[in-house]
Amino acid sequence: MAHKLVIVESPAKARTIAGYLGNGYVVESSIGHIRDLPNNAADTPAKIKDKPWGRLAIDVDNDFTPYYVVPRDKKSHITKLKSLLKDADALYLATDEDREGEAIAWHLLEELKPKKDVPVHRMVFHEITKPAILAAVENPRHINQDLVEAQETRRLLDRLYGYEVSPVLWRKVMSGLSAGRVQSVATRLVVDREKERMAFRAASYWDLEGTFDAGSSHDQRMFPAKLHSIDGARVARGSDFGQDGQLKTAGVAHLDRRAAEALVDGLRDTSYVVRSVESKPYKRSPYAPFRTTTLQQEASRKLGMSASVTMSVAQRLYEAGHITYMRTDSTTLSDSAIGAARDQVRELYGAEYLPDKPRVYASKVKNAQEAHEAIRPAGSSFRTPAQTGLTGEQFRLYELIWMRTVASQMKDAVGNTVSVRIGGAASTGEDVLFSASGRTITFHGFLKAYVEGTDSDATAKDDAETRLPNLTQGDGVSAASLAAAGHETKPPARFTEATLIKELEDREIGRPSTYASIIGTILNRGYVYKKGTALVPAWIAFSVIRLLQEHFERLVDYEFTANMEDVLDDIAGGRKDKVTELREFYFGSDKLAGLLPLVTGLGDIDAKELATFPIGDPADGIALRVGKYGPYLEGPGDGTDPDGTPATKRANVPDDLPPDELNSAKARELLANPAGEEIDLGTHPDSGLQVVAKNGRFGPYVTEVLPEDAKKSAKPRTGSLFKSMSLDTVTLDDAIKLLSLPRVVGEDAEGVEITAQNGRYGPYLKKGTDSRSLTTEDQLLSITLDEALAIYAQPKLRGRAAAAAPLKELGPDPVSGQPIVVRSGRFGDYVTDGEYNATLRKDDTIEELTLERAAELLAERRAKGPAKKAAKKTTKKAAAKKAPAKKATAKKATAKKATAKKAAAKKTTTKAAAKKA
DNA sequence: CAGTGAGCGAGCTTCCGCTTGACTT
Repeated sequence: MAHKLVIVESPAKARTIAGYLGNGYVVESSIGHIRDLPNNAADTPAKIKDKPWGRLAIDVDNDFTPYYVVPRDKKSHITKLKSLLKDADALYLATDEDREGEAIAWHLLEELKPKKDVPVHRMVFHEITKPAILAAVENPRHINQDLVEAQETRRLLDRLYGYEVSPVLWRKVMSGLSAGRVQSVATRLVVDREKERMAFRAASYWDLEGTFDAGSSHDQRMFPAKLHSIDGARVARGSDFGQDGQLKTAGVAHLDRRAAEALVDGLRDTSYVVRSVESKPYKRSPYAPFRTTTLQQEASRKLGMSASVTMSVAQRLYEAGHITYMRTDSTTLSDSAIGAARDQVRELYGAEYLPDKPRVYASKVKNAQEAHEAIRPAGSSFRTPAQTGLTGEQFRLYELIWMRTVASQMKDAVGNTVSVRIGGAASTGEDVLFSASGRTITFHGFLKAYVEGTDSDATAKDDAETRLPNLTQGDGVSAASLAAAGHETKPPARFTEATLIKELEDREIGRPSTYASIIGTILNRGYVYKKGTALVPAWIAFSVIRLLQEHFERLVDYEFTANMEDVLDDIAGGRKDKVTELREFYFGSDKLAGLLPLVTGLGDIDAKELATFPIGDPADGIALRVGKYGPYLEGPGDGTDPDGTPATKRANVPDDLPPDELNSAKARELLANPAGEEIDLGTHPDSGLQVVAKNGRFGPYVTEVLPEDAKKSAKPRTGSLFKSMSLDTVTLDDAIKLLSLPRVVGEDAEGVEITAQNGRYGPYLKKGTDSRSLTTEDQLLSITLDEALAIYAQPKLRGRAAAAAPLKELGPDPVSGQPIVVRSGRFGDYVTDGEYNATLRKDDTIEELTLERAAELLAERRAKGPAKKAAKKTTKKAAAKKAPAKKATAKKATAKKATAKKAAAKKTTTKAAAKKA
């Protein structure tokens, strides 16, 4: 029998809805997007690969036509949907009602291609309840093509931004880096905050804190109060100072320690009178039910969960049917959810905690798309945490969601805040005023169920109470104790995962499904790292953000996404056109500089300048440089180098030193004691010099330590460790051997000296300008003259081809007829027929490589022409220009790995050291 | 950031937003 096929986005949702719709309906899911622009070269079909726009998969010269593919892992799923559609007499596209959901519906239609006689309906709903689903199926609409266009504009703009700007970073900063509409602004927020911290100057200020006694007629006698004003001038507090440490408020009294202590002395015998008592009603309304960001924030504050842990725990709760969908920007509850929450309020807290009317929460999020409900316990009656049988993290997160949802339907908390002013006269003549404040809560309302956490210790929780004695104007009080208290203003706090996510949401950047992964991206790229819960920017992020701000200012503007959203809204409303907008963004217009001209006109970026950040007074000449091997300091050294230029000193910067702690003094300290971990191996028996082992640019090596006075005129002997050695185990004997290199092996018949030495490409023999590689490093120490002469007697071998045997032989190439073999090369394994070589792709393995596949690779390669000669002729200039850059990036890539390893090693050692301590 | 001599096959990195498993440790 024929059925109606309903396609939603999530499998868990499909299961629930299937239950509501019953027989006659088959409910399946798309599992998110089913088509996308190809992710990388491996996923890019051959037919567009060679197009100039192949890397983008967007034909920018032809109305920005996108080239979509079904990702490999979705192909079998599409086949399944197609076969379900074959037996269906109607298709309901029930993806989320937002921009992305509309696009998924359209892609499904494009890919499934239902037959003409199968009606296609677009079905939408905002809550997964039986009445809502039944109503939705009865009231379908059509796909909104303008909304689809808006999504496509968003998708293409993000691709153009990311895939055009990232390569600029590869060339100018470091290979493998990335830029994007969301991640670059997220990084900028962290970098800008650190800059604020670096520019921050603390201010110190003093006041008086005392405990006052209301007298024995009160049941509560003691209460704390702070100095408020002197002779009518308010005493300065933290908020009166600017980031530069200067007082920014006029007319306030700024006390220093001496003045504060003098005032304490002057008040020794003072008696006080209550000058005023001001009482105001206190009222606090419950917080809205959770959406993704608020859940992530509270799970972080109360449960210490990272954003990604929160999401994966929530995912499991959702799949098991405990909560509603966790990726939402809506705070709306369905009617049945409101009913369930109110039932629980009545049961657990009593009717007096229940407001007469249900509370309704309007969305606070500006670009909210409201495709789902708020995050709440699932069902039309809530289970208490104990009733769920959950344990561990799932229990705690469910409990949080449950409490928040129930509390959202409770009454306001009410009470009083009281502000008391107490006056007195000092023996030194000043009239002083102290202030005390209290808060009493007479009805806790929702606070009984749920109190929101705070991000800083400075903010009091909503349910915090401070009681004061029941004072009235004219009452006399005395000071039980009084002391001067010093304070310092603090720099703005670093972002945490949760506060950065909140900041991004406030600026309309990112979506519920991506907040957690944004953090992951900027961590993975090495732009930021975590120190406790704080996000600290790495120096490379400063370089990247500087480049983007100087050359792509508009793209890292905090308003960029919000402006884009406005344009997308206009496209969705049919008021603006996709191609016109993309053209302006990419090619530019009279008003706007386009992305393409910005990217192509970048020859003048000075990479060195970009990576240099002066530390302290620029006159000191100390700067932090972001090098290929990580950040380092450069400063003036002593005197001049042998070649007459002023000497410079360099020093590594510890990986875990936050930028705002690298001030002038710290920089000098590091430069004075360059932090290289040196291992003392002892004294060289011949030279009498100390021999140390350290890690250098080219890996571990040993060197002699020259006395200070010899440093300018001589360079110490050095030698790289053999691969068989390590810094941990290297001995003085090893070092002596290494330092003896290069070794003179002997002379040939003509009297030309042959030496054995270690070099960039490994161990080798050198005779004049004629060099020959050696196979092992040990030969450097052991090779005899006869053996060396035998090597020189052989003709020089070029390349590796002669040395290594093929890894696999596959038979003759169908085109050239030459045998195809697999070889291992500098860039990895490759197949060759003797004339053409083609590197194996990511997914190819030697074991599984067939002759057909090898022939295919060679055919692809051959299609590009005889690269060697032709390329050299036609693009000689370009090649010459490119070559050093390529070399540099290759070096960078390996260096990156090396530093990463180094950093990891360092971290473990510091950890171990800390443990020991 | 220690200091070195050749000649050889390139190809890939990257975006943001929707969704889950399938992997390994």
